[in-house]
Amino acid sequence: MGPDHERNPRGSLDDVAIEVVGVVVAVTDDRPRVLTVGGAAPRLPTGALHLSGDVTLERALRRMVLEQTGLELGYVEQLYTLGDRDRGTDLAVRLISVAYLALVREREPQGDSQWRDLYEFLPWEDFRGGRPAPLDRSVIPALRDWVERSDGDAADVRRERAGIVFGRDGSPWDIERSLERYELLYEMGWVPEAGARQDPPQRGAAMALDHRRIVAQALGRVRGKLRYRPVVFELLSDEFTLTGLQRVVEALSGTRLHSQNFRRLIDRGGLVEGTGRHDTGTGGRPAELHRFRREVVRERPAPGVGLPGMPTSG
Amino acid sequence: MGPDHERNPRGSLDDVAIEVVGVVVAVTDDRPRVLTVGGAAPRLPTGALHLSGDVTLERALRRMVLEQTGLELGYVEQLYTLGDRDRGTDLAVRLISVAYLALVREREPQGDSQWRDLYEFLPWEDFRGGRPAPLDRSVIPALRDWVERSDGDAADVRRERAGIVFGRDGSPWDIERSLERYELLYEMGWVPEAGARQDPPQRGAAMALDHRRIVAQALGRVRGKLRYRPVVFELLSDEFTLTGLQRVVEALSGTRLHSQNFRRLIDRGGLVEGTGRHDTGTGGRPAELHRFRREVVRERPAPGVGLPGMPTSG
DNA sequence: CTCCCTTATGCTCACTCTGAGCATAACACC
DNA sequence: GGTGTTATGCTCAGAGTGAGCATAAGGGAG
Repeated sequence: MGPDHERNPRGSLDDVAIEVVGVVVAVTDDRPRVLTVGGAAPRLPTGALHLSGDVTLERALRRMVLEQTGLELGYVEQLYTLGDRDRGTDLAVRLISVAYLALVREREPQGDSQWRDLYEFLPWEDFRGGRPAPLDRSVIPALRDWVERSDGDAADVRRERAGIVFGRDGSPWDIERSLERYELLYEMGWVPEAGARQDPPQRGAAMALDHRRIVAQALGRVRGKLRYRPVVFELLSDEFTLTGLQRVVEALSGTRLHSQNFRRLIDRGGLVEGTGRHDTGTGGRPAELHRFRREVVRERPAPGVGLPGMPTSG
Repeated sequence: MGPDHERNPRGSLDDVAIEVVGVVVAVTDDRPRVLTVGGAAPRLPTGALHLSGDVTLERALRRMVLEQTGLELGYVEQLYTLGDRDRGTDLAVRLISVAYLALVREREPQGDSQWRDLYEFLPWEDFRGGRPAPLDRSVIPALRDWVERSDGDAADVRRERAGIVFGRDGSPWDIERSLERYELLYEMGWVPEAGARQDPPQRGAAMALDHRRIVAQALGRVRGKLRYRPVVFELLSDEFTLTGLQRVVEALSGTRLHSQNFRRLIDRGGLVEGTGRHDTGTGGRPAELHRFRREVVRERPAPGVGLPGMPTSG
């Protein structure tokens, strides 16, 4: 702080850049989507903070996403700030990236940006169709290998960590630990971003820089938030069926839910109210359309859509 | 907010400074403490990021706190990044502050730093002795006044917000909303930092810049974290009595807990194990000493110390 | 027009978790 | 030995949860 702020204490770096990064999430057709820019190694929408023009960091993010993709963001929350020394493309500049999570209803983006299925990048996180194949076929063997690459106490530490994070050795799979999982895979050198020699589809699509790490963190944050704040409704249109709501929660949590219990939770919790109108396009009995009851925010301390625990994996 | 030239003679900002800020929390004698620097308007330990020397932001924080206070930090997590344009003392420089939360066992700090009771700064957050006096005597009347300063729809919006955040009109008091409460008080112009003309003790001790806001956010974060991660143990010595543990949770949550239910929760949750030894300095029956069971992290998905809901206030 | 398939929705049951309170245990001090 | 104090054990009612059976209400096939 102060007029001469610390500069160049050791001689090499003397410049710093601030950027904002957005993980913009939507859910359509029961699939969680993340907004990406560019094709080969997709990146998250990213842009420099305008030191004079952007009054706040959050507004910088909104401006940047609007400029790059044409989307106006609704719900936005700060996620994390990355500032490791050796990030970024220009190593002569210390790059500080302030990452945000945004939830929107899907709309067609402009320019070079597109929606991509979030689980393309983190395929081991999606348990909706049972245990994801990449997990058992690729991740677990790699973990075992990684554990065995060390010995003695080090091996125990690794085994324990792998167990906690990936739900092995009696630990349950914790859907909120998506960041810890990605970071472990990164440290193992298993993901292409960490220099893995191979890049098979089981390892998920790579992203530019550390953007996949940011997506993993965003996923964990959303999953946690679902439990105690009514954030799903940011992703839905004003009227929706309970099954539609359930599908969105399932898409984000990466799990299947018991529909009867889910609906009990939702309406006993006073989260929604029926409109009396129905959606007949269900393929079966028509589903009543509901809307979010905003009043719930002032009635209950932590109104979430409740996720059950996950059965401990084998 | 006026045009740029009113704030900056050069017309545009072209410099930026990155600093790290630490909310270092400990609990002693049943009181939550926060580490502060300086006397009159205390501030949080703060220091510039060394662009070359600090490999990561977190390490920058540890170095800075060590340099300024002599304390080595244990548990550290990133809290929030502040970057509004008009923060800081030098308006010609855009100041970006990356704030961290750290939990430590209390030790005597060095230099100009000292521990201060956290509730000195946020007295309305402490319900352990019943509803805090400043809340009913000072905050609530100010809220009412603020609501009545507007009319029509605006008044309804204000009333609703005040109700949700401060637990009125049927809303329960949510201990985790400490940041929202502080921000509302700030917007109302009620806290000295926002230019309130008076500075009576009911408004809590002021801090430099927006540091009190950061403390409020840290408090909310700790309170939330208690529920689902075993963070309290970072604040306790290796062995402790269950009552001691309870006092720490109470200090942070600002509530009183039912001791029998608390201990049931703790040991049914497998969070601790008895050592067989006892503390005889209780003034009554000796209390068994316990230690944290680290294994719990791999047994349960979200091992916290569980807080009950708070009775809705009048 | 029925039957059948599909999805939505209602309801029950066993079990766990929680809030609250009563009761007992084990020490210090007198 | 009595008394005050804190620690700890236990019970009970009620709310919340996981699982599964049963019914309702459409569309489409025969």
